[in-house]
Amino acid sequence: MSQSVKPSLKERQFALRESAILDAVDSFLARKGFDLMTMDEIAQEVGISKASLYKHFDSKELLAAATMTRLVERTLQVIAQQAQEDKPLDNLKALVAWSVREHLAGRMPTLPSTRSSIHEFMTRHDPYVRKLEALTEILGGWIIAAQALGQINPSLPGEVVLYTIYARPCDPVIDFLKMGGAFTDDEIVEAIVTTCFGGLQSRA
Amino acid sequence: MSQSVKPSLKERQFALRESAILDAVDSFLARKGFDLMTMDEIAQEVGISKASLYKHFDSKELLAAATMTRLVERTLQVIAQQAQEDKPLDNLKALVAWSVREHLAGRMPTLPSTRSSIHEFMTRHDPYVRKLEALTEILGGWIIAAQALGQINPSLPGEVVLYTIYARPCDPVIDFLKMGGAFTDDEIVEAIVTTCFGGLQSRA
DNA sequence: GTCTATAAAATGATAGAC
DNA sequence: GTCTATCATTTTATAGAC
Repeated sequence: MSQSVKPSLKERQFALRESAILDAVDSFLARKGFDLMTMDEIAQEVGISKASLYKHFDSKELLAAATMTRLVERTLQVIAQQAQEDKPLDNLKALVAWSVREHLAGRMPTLPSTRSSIHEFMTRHDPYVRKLEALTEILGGWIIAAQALGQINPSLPGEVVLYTIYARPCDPVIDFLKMGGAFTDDEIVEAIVTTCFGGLQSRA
Repeated sequence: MSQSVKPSLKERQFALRESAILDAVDSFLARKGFDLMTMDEIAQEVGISKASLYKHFDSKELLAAATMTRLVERTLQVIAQQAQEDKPLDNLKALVAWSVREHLAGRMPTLPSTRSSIHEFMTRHDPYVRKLEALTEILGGWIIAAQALGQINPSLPGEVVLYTIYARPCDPVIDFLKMGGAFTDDEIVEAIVTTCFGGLQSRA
């Protein structure tokens, strides 16, 4: 840490380019997913050659892993900003709302579904796994607290609540509602949050 | 119709092989999705050559379309069997439960997400679109009836309810819960139905 | 580190014999 | 209609010059 007091111009250029690459991958992963995204189109989008891209990331898998790791970091930052003491349910709702908005803005790279060829790779990628564990610990605490307060259904297993929240940003319902064109982004966010936490049935 | 009174042995063999192909595609689409599924592995699984496979289906897209069309037909048959008069909410819940069980059994080919390269093709494939419209009409009727009875939240737009139900069989939560190994199939079905219709929050 | 050019592998689709 | 052999294309990844 202490040795990088003043990054050189070259280092800053390198970091800037790397950030631009990850931004592009965010967008491609959101639009096409890992398997349909190609290294050619990433290089083209960033405006560099494919060989240069491979100087930054040794493989397509590592590139996706870096992007997903940065997403978890971003999520941890957002959580640190907007979390409120003793309001676990509100915190969980705010997180879902934020992630749906990120999805609608095209910045939400697909969380690895179990079917994707990248999934197994991610489970072995230590930086990602560790950060995801940190996030899971925070959410787990909120879930337990919300259940203790009677806000979240206490009869639901914690994993069910956790996975249901993790799955929201890649919910195909978001895209279907967006495609139809009949709803604003705010209405879509509200629809997802309402159905996620309140369900389809009328509240008694 | 009336001319195929007695199908020949050859015709029955052909139909049987076609059914075996579609069964294999069901499984591959469920496990890997359209883009990762290859014509080679389908032919190998069925035990025929790839050229023979192309005699049955002219392209990978048409093969997937036939599989998805058969799924909608199967769904319509299940609905005809298990639907109860004047119980729209129960009918919707039973449909979700059935589709989750099909997913767990490996027989639920992925519904085309908007990101998949097959999605646009499906929207232009008439047999599929027509059958899906028939299914949508039935579900739409149940949703309206359930809202009129105060069972489904009347403030939710019909599309939101419909898409939320359509998205359930490809919910990644199913796979995550299955992978963890801590839940039986019945418990997973119950978890999805409960969170879908009841939401995460406690009922007042 | 960046580029052009190319290797190496996977895969959708077809030719042509039987 | 089924097979073997092959084509054509795409795409990940790298070699080698500068």
